[in-house]
Parts: sequence; C-alpha cells; structure tokens
Amino acid sequence: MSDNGLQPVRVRFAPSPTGRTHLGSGRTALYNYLLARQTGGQFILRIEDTDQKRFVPEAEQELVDSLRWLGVDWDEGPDVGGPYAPYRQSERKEIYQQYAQQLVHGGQAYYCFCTAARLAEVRKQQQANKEPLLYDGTCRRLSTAEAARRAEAGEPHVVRFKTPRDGSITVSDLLRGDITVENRVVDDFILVKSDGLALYHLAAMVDDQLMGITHVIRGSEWLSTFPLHGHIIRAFGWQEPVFVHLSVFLRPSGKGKMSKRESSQLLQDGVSVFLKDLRELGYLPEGVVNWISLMGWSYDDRTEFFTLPDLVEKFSLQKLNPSPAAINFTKLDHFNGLHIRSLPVDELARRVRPFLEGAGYTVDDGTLNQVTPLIQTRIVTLADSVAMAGFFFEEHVHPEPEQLVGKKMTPQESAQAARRAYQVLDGLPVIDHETTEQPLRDLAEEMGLSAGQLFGILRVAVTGQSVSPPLFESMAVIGKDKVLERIANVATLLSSPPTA
RNA sequence: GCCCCCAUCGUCUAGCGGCCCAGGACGUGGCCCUCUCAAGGCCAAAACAGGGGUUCGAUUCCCCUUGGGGGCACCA
Repeated sequence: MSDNGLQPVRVRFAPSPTGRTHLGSGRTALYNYLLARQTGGQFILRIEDTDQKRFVPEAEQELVDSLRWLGVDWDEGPDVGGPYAPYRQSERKEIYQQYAQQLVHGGQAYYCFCTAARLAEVRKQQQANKEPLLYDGTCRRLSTAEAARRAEAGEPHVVRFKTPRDGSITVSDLLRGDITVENRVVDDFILVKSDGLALYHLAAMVDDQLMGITHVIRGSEWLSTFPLHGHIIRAFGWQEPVFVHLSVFLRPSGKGKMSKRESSQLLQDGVSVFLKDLRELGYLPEGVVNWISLMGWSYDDRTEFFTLPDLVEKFSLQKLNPSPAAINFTKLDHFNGLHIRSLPVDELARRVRPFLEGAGYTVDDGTLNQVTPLIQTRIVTLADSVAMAGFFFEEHVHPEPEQLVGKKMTPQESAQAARRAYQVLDGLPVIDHETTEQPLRDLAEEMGLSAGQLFGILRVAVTGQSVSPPLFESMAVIGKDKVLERIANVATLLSSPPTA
C-alpha cells in the first residue's frame, strides 16, 4: 500500500451537527488532517446535516471552535468555501435527488410507498419470527410504470436501493482487509426520505465522489453499512476511495461504550470527553492531540511524545490499530504535564493568565513572569495554577491557625520560631533565595528545629497554604514587606487559638 | 434473533514464524533527590483469553469456543 504519503490525498471529516464535539470526532478529524498535511493534499470539512430533526444549531460552532483549538484546520469547508461548495449537505439536496433519479432510471433503485406504520408492523413480525430485520420488498415488486404514476400523483414515497438478491459483495477496509457479506442480509436501504432529502449513505457517497475524496477515514460505526456503500458506489460505476474505519473509544473501564449520561457525569470528576470542556478544564491542545493520537495509533516501541508537526511527519495509516481503545484520563494528565513542561515560560505564562483572571485575580506581567517558572513542573492543567499560585496575586493570605503549628511543635514554639525568623529576615537587605536560605537554616539549627519544621511554618505563613512553590523563591516574588507582614501575623493568629 | 468487526500487562500499545521464559508508556509499589508539592533518576510487580490444528518451531497463520464492540431507523 502506498497510502503513507507520497500521493497527495483528498480527505474529509464529515460530522453531523447533532451534539457536542467528542474526543472520537477530534481523533478522526486529526488523522484526516495529518494525512492531508503529510502528503500535501487537502482536508475538507463537510457538514452532514441531512437530518433536520436531530439538528442542533450550536453544534457546528462548537465543532469549528474545538477543531481549530486542537490546531486542526481545513482547506475547504462551509466557513472557508472551496471549489466544491456548498459543504453543507442540507444545501445539496438537488444534487442527491439527481443521483437518486439516475439509479431509479437505471433500475438500481425504486420508489417505495410503504408507510412508517406498515414498516414497523413488518419489523415487529420479523422480530417475533426471529428473522433478519429487512424491508420485505413490497414496493420492489411494483412495475416502474405504476411506481412512476403513483409518485406523479403526489403519493408520499422514499427511494430505496435495489440490493441484488443473490451473491455477495466484498468491500475492503485498509486495516481489516476484505469483508464479504451475503447480499441477502443487506437491506434495501432508503436513499432518499419522503421529504426529499438524502440519507447519509447516498449523500456521503455522492459527495465523496464529487469532491474527489481519495481516502475515507471514518469511525467504525460505519463498518456495518459499509457493504451498502460499496453497492452504491458500484451502481454508479465510480472509482472507490480507500476506506479506513477507526476503532471505537470505550469507557475508562474498557467495558463498553460510554453512554450520554456517563459522558456528562464525567465533568464532576474534572475530566470530560468533550473537547470544549477539556479546554476549559485547562488541558492544552498539545496534550489532547498527543493523547488522542495514540489511541489507536502508534509510531514505534518507544516514542510517545509528539507535537502536531511531529505527527504530520510521522503519522501512518499502516500503524493504525483496529481494536477498540479504552479512554485513559490519567494518561491525558501525563501528556498534558509533559507539554506544559515543554512550553517556553513566556508561552506558558500567556496560557495560564486567563485561568488566573478567570478565578478573579488581577494579574500583572511582572508577577506572572516570575511565578510561571515556579509552577511549571507543579501543575498538570492550566487550571491548577489557581490553587498553586493564586496567593501570589492576593494582598493578604489567610492561613488556618492549626496549619501554622510546626510538626511536633506547640503553638507557642511555632510563634516563637516565626518571631525569630522575622528578626533574621528583617535584618536582610533583600529577600531572595541566595540571601535567605542559609540564615534561616542557621536559625533552625540554633533553635534545635529541623529545616522542615521551620520552613513549614514560614511556608504557611507566607503563602497561606501547606503546598506551594519553593519557599525562598516564593518569598522573593512576594517581596520583603509583605513577607514580613505575613510572618508577623503568625503570633497573632496563634495567640488566639481556634475553639477546640 | 441475524450480520459485521475486534482480542498481548489494570489501561494505551510494540511484536507482522525462530531476535520474545514478550519491549515501551501510563498507573501502582519501593528507593534516591528534597523546605512542602511536583519534576527528575533508579528499581520492581504486572500480559500473549481457552481449545484444536498448520509447522522442525507459534504471541505471530487457520478453525472453533468464549469475551468485547458495532449495526439491523424516512439518525448519522
């Protein structure tokens, strides 16, 4: 197979705007994008909005925003136009009708006048008899003349594909090889609904053909209707694109697919399968891209850190894995941390800023630039910066008195330690790591305390929290005046013990 | 009920007949470093679903069973 690149491909991502943009969509779009960029081909975004009943107005915007956020952009699409416009299927109704007519005239499709009620009845019967649930072929037996007359008379009808009764069809998936299915289990599927709009099966095949798509990379939920698609393409006598069906994502336990309900409940645990949520949770697009790229694809037996440009270079259809993959959010945290640490400090500062501001802090550049390197190895998401470093932007901190008590120390001893530390620091011209650490270590030793005991008290006093960036660097950022003020406060806080 | 797909550590995976008493990563446990928390370094435990074949030789090829997933809509 020479699909790995040399020939420029034309690929597409064709979602339906019926809901939120999911990880699976992100991955499908990503792989398509990677192949297009790698080969110097084109990536097309096509909106499959042929079902007005399930249409969600905001869905397309969320999709576009989410994909762009990931760094995936397209050469042709509803918002950017292109030579094969329109790229919204609802605007291509006539095109599909024309092709449906072609099949009807060629005897490869027929009008069906059966009502939904009758079809439901037939299905019920089949279910009871434990038969395959297929259309019973009533209208297939109509003469073309009669069918035409009834349609002419305005009788509501759909267009069905006339699947061959005998034999079988073999379609080929790049990852799975040939898939052969008996024609008798392939339904006379509806191509055009009674409202005149095409169904996915016809619309997608027509558009892929018209838009010159060379590789169809889509979710494996299409595998079961793949034979039908093969029939449609062959009925038209078209050249078949290469088909690649991606594995599905399973819930973290690996048992089954995630339900809608589970998906929305995830957010309570600080994770989500929706791209937009991940962004708001403080995940980096780099982290998410790296993570999803490796769900169903691999490069070799050791490399796992990839940026988008890396992936453009290294992605390969041949290394795709057809088995289902469980979503592993702890691995997302790992990749996100990796990418946070690999970001230049100023870039990280730029990205952290909105999260700090979103938490209500007024963020000045000077402080932010000093703080960012201190938290870079300590945060997993950008949102973690709030808990880790919010106090830097606070005028006053409010430590819990009991936290100010050093390990294995009494409140009185702790207050005394703070008083002594105050004296030491007050005598220093500047407070930074170099000038501060040794004098305080000496103080600890003099008082018979471990460095950890003394530093722990000071950490809580100065930062207001027991987990913080390194003490001396933090004090340097906060500045001598505020540091002294906060340490002076220790005695006050400890002299009025909390009601025990 | 019918059709299709999938099957290596808990999870993501490498492996395309001998290099594998199976390699990497996440997570987990331990140690080191250390002012907290991280980051970083080192070490450890942890898998070829089961049964038949094919072969001198199967994780790798074939079949069956089992398990998992998808579909059987005037949804995509």
